[in-house]
Amino acid sequence: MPPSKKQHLVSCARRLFETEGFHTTGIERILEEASVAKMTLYNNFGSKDMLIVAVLNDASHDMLGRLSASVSHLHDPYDQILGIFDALAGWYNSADFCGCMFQAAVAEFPDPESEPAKAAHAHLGRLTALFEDLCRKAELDDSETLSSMLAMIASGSNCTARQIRTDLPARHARQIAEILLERACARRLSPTSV
Amino acid sequence: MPPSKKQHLVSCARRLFETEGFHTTGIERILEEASVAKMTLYNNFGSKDMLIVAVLNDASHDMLGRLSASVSHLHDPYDQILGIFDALAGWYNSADFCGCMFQAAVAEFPDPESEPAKAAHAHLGRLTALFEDLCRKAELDDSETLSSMLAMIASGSNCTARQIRTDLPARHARQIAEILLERACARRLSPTSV
DNA sequence: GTTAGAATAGACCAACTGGTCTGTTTATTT
DNA sequence: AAATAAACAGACCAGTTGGTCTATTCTAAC
Repeated sequence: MPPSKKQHLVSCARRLFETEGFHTTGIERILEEASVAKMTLYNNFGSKDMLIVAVLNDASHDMLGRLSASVSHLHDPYDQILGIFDALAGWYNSADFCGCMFQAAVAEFPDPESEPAKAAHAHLGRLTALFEDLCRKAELDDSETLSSMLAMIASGSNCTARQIRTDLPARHARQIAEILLERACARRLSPTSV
Repeated sequence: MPPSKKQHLVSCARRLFETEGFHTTGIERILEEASVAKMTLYNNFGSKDMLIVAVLNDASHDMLGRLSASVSHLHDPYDQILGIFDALAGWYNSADFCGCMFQAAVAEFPDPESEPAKAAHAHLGRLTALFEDLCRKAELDDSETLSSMLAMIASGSNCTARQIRTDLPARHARQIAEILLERACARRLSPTSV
């Protein structure tokens, strides 16, 4: 309780939403888990949907932080890009992995105008921006296209990992990323080829 | 009604599930859309979950059929693989595209033991098998790894397309596939290189 | 010690959920 | 024309949903 009821509520809700989905997790269930009164939820967030938004933002901040932290010790941005995929592999191997929340959110909130859908969309944007930043630092050309591709591969990896529950997708994704980077590098060194 | 009430129910339910999600679409809503009595549903499918399974199987059959049909006129299996991604692009451009159902299903049914989750999983298997078949026909080596990669890229493409609503992900996916195939080809022709 | 703000429990709400049961009507078959 | 089976409308069920309201208690700040 010291770190504010609000944050506690968010992290409890997050765990439940992750493992059981947004629609199937009732509010009552969250309150019970967090040992918090219903009015605390509604005073702080206003509605279940806005709680979900808070959870998504929290998870996004968390995930992007974790990802960049996990590659911060590498000096070469080229390696950092590949390191992201290693971090994904580590994530899939963790016992409590149960798929990417943001993909679940877009699936459960088909209306793109809904707040949760927007929050999930924003996360995708930030992930792509992270890749783009690294691509630029690596001085790879067409970093915009490249970063979209990398983000797409990461999504595919997440999506596949949810189904097969191995780190194999991340390893495959890394291999593909490696090939793409290799080519982007070659193109930069000798722009006449290809 | 001629093509059996059962099938009509499935296709109505499918449209609703696609656009509004599984949990949020109530049974009553489906019945209304299909102009069918509730008992018809329960006599034919037994439960909402089994209706969902039927819908997923129907959609899977449909999609795989459509994909292979769209590339059947191409003689080179190499081109057929790439053609799959063109078909995806076409799909994203269609007005009623609203994301891949199977991804939505795994997201909405987190329990992998649930019937809908299993049905969605089966679809992924069939899609991978389709790629593997084409890889083998193209006489590319390590067709198993390659086909998993292609399936993963396709998933990432679907996933991204749901969010950005353009055919760009499919075009990017195609480019990546092209690179992967190129390399698999080169490796086959001169196994010493790389 | 008083006061203000947050958090509490729990009653309450209308709407809706998936699902069952009944009794009747509509087709199809013989 | 009779019999069989499928589809029908609609009442009904208990359980759950997200959300509101009230009245009480806790916990700081001053």
